Amino acid sequence: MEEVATMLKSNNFPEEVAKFLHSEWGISHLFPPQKEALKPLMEGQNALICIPTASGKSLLAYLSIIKQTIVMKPGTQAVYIVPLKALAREKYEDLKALSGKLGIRVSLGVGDAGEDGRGIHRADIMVCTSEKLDSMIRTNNSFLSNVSVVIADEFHLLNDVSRGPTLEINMTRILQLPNKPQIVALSATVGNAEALASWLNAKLVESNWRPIDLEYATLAQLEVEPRLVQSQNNNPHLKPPRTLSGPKSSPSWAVLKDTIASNGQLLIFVGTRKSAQSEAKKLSERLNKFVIKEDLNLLDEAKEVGAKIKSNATSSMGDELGNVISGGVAFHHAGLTSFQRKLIEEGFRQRKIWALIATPTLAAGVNLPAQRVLVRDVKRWDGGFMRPLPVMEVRQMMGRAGRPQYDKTGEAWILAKGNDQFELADDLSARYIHGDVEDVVSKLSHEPALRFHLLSMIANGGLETRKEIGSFFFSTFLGQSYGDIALKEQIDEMLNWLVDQRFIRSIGIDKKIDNETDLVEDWDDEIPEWALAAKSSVGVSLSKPTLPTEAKFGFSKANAYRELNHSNQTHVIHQGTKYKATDIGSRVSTLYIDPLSASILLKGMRRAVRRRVRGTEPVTAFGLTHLVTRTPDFFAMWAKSSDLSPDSEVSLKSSLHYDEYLDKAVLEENHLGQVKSAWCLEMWMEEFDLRVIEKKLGVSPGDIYYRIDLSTWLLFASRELLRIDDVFAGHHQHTIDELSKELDLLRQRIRSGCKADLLDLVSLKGVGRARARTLASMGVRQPSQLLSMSKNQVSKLKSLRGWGPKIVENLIEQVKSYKVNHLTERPRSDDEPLPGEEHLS
DNA sequence: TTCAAAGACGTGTAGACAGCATGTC
DNA sequence: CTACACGTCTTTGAA
Repeated sequence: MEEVATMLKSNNFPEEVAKFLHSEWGISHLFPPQKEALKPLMEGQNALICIPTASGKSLLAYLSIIKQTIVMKPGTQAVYIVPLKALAREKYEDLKALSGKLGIRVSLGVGDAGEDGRGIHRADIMVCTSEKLDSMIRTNNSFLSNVSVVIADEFHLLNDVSRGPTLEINMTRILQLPNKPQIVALSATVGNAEALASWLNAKLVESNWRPIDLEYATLAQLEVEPRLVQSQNNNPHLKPPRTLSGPKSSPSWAVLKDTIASNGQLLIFVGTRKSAQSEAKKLSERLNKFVIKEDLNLLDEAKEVGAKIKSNATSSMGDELGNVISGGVAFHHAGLTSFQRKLIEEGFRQRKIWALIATPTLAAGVNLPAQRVLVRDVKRWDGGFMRPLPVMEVRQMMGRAGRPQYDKTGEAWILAKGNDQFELADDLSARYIHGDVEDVVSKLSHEPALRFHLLSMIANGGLETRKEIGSFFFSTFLGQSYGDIALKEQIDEMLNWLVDQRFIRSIGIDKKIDNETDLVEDWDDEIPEWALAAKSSVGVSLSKPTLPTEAKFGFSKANAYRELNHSNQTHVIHQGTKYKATDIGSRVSTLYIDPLSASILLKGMRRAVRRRVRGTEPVTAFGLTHLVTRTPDFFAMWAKSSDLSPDSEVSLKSSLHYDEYLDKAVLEENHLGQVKSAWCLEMWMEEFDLRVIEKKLGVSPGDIYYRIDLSTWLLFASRELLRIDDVFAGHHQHTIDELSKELDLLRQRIRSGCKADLLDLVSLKGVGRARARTLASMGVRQPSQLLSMSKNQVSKLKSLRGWGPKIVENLIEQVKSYKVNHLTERPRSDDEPLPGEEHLS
């Protein structure tokens, strides 16, 4: 019997598991680090596992889940936490396949999940993003009561400024569960693994072992100098340096040519989107010429993919992508649509594309290995300065080299640029190849994180007194690293802010608690060093030290906001002070928005109501859209320096809507970025062509879709806040109802990208704004009118570009069955209120 | 004629979680 | 307090 089967049998696993692993995934033996980790895992111990990508972390997680939920404690549940929706889907599919014969259910918990997310808490295994888990706990705080094992994937992301704190709060909650589920944290190599492990009360398993060798080298003046080999055999030796042939002005072309010569694929990491696109273009042209000159047929399949993308393109970026792919090279960044991204990743995996030029997106999430990786840029513009990338991030990029199925060795090269290339190469090697990885540092003390989670813990987390709040935050990784005293001031300040905003209120003092804690309070008045370290985050953050905008956003911006409100009275806080969330506060917490966003939206909604009641100033779609772009949850577009001049289009647009703003940024720069974002959404729902928006604003389709997503979410929140707000007298209710309907309409229009008259049509499956507009131009305004089209019209429709007989017939069928299903549901006359009857929303 | 190389100038800078109820080109 | 790459335009020199 093979190794895995024996091992599983001795652990009382059902036989199907070993069979499945062998036949479906081809797994019959374990890698050394897997063996090492397996013992504590099977014993049910907590573990922090830091091993390289592709050395089988996921399998360890899957086996722990089966051991706990089937072998040890049948009927209990497992939670698998991941940072990205794409990863969640990947793990979900894996687990579904694996558990198929075991009779257990897997569910997917991500923000936009369909049916699979519906009954998530009834499933045996729940795969979810950190945020979705947090959100689900907020709406149901017994959510984890039956959980026996928790997997935390990409655990080093605890270090991330915007996403890390949520993971940290999740883990803190899990550590405090009475049922003490097993915790399995999977992480890349980090500097302070011991500290993290001890916080998790976990056994630490660390290893550098890789399933295939990885050869690290630097590239200077076209000379490849091997620096380190990570090998599974014990005597790794460095190859002698060699020099690539090719122009010195284009080292990436030299590398690509060399890679193709050895029949491999190349992954290049660059610092900006623009770089990715232009490098892809250059390489594509060169490769094309090379192929023609040498009379090779390397690009036949690439041309097919390119044609597919081009024929599908509704944007100029799509055109460009199609062009470069036809030359066997693609670029990859967040401006792509999900369709394009998928096609590229597929094309690269199937070896149709020879090189992929990517921004750091790719290093963190997608599992897309290549035979060779070239890190071209090791610096990045961040917070106003060019900074060297963290070691952890560059290691992640380099770790993408080598594909287990195809390559014997993976190669990861770092490019040295500039004058003293050989000297720089030595430095790069020392820092990124031989140097230590940074520590993971908690970012929970950052103001937005504290604000967000403090409200949540009071509203839905069961914390009441100041003392309970303090001890909860003391048990976080932040508190465990630095002690609770240092956090005291920040927590108190934030509690006062939340009280001022009426998200929470103080409901008296628990004298018993207050008396037992007295003098401990005044220990430390100076700002401790750790607080500065945690705040600055320079060089230690994995994916984002701090955003250019957000760099100052933390404390200073919220303070500025408070000053604007002139409401900075300080309430005296005792250890026994008790807090309770207001109705609005609870809703803010379950809406999952930043309390500061909620504050901005509430203020804006109140202004809108006053404007409507008085009838003096306008409340417009643009004004409402602009309001949501004002919130910190909306990632506003950035105004270019050319936009800042008073006669730029954006500036003109801004003054055109001067009297419509329900709230305005203090900084003109920020304001123009928000106007730009609102304008983008306006053009989208006015049915402007994607190409037009792209050109006018200088943005990519992916950026536009992301803003659409954000704004629909925040418009929904706006409506909810408007309806729950209680400052207005009852007789203004009809104004509120009217406004909330407008918000709904606006949200639907932005979601579908169309004017109001198409909203009925776009509700049909297979009909978006483009097809709906075609129908409308043929006189079809309602889905039902499809049935009364003349034969002539129907055949004309079938022949139109973007249509076809299949689509038309499907639509007609859809409307028919829709009619059957809805005929019985006539509006009830007995639901119409009598005159004077109290109006219920 | 084509291409590499280099210098000068103006310009711009990565990514992607969350509500709710169902399906874009 | 701190950079760098791109696009564009230009010149020079070699193949």
